[in-house]
Amino acid sequence: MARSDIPDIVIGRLPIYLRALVRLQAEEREITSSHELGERLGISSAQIRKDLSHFGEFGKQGTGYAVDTLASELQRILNVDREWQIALVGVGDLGRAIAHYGGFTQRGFRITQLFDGDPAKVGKRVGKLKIRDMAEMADVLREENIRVAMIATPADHAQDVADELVAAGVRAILNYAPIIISVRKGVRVEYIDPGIHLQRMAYYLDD
Amino acid sequence: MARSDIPDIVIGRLPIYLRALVRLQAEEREITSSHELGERLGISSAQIRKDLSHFGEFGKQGTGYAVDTLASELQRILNVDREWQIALVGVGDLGRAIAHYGGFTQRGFRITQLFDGDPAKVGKRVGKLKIRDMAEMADVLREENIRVAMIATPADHAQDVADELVAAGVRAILNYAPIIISVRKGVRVEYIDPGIHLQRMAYYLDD
DNA sequence: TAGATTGTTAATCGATTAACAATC
DNA sequence: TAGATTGTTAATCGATTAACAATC
Repeated sequence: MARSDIPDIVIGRLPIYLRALVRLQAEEREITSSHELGERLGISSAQIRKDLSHFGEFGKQGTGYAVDTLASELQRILNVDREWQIALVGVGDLGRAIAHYGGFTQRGFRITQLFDGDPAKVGKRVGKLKIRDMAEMADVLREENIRVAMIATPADHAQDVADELVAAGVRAILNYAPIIISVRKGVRVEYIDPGIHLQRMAYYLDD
Repeated sequence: MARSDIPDIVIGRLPIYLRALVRLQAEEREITSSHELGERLGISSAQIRKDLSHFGEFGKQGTGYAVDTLASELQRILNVDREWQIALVGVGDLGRAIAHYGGFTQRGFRITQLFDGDPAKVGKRVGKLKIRDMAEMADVLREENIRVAMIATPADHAQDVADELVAAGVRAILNYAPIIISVRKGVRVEYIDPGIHLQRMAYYLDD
């Protein structure tokens, strides 16, 4: 099935499956089944089999799936069987915490560039990385061929930053600023806004 | 329409609408329309009208919606026309950044308790809050009647922490640990895992 | 072999959208 | 009034699930 024919919602579940498989690897499990995965994830086994069937046949009747094999296949499908460089824009409290987070590398990503517009921060280090000036950003992104970025600036700068990133060749943006940004077709944006999640849950609280 | 009849997916969009309305307020706009909101959010105007119709009639034909009124109504519907106390468990880099983040109060929440299992951290301050020992957690949560918590511990502690939280009366958990946790019916869990978002986008990258 | 589980089809279920009368 | 936009219905669209033959 052609890449473009596969629904976004299916793609969206693949990393969830992959995360569960990596967990199973950590538990030294060699075989699993759509039933077990579904149980752990709160998803029906039929859905898992259907989702995977978009990409090929990875299981064995009567047995299930080899954990290592399926994990590798999903990494390949998701393009995370390599390491993508990430530029992080906005190095406040949140940006610093993201920069310190070590969990990205095992998932196919590494933050290699930090940018901030505040002259007071430029030149400072966070871990092994030096914070660079926004003015250098476009050139650096192009030189390093960076395709992925994170925005952790205040909301009112996010759109401008996004425009610069896209102009410099970035194709995927993870936006921590609490605002929808618009980008041209072909550029993906995903959002992280804890306030949205809290408000969703508050609806169901009553006292 | 009864609360329980309204699809989760509709509830999930209300905070997005609210965020856009608050933004419009900041721009000092008094009136908006389902078309304008849809335009900004990348959602059809019909969907916005349909979603709102689950809760009442908030607009005026030929005119649209009063921004302030609709924002207030959504805050009321979502139960965020008050301030929920939040307990944050796990005060590493990420936990500290979350604790410093000032954006929760304007959205109906305030972090009022910090817990960590590491004796070296207990007693230290983050802003105005003192980190307390996990051993005190259950008592404190019950005394303060806390219903909302965030987990920012490593993945392998998240399930145990969640169990303790739920036993102490917590009904909504925002989990930053990259693992699905299971809780009894009636308790809501939402997840924040940047790795999942990055991997979703990587699928569409090609070089 | 008997039991288990896949991959896939067809049916069901639910969400989105188009269209329009009502009306400001 | 004329133009615009809501709230709602019915149609469309798409996603999920149940069921089962194939087969390990």
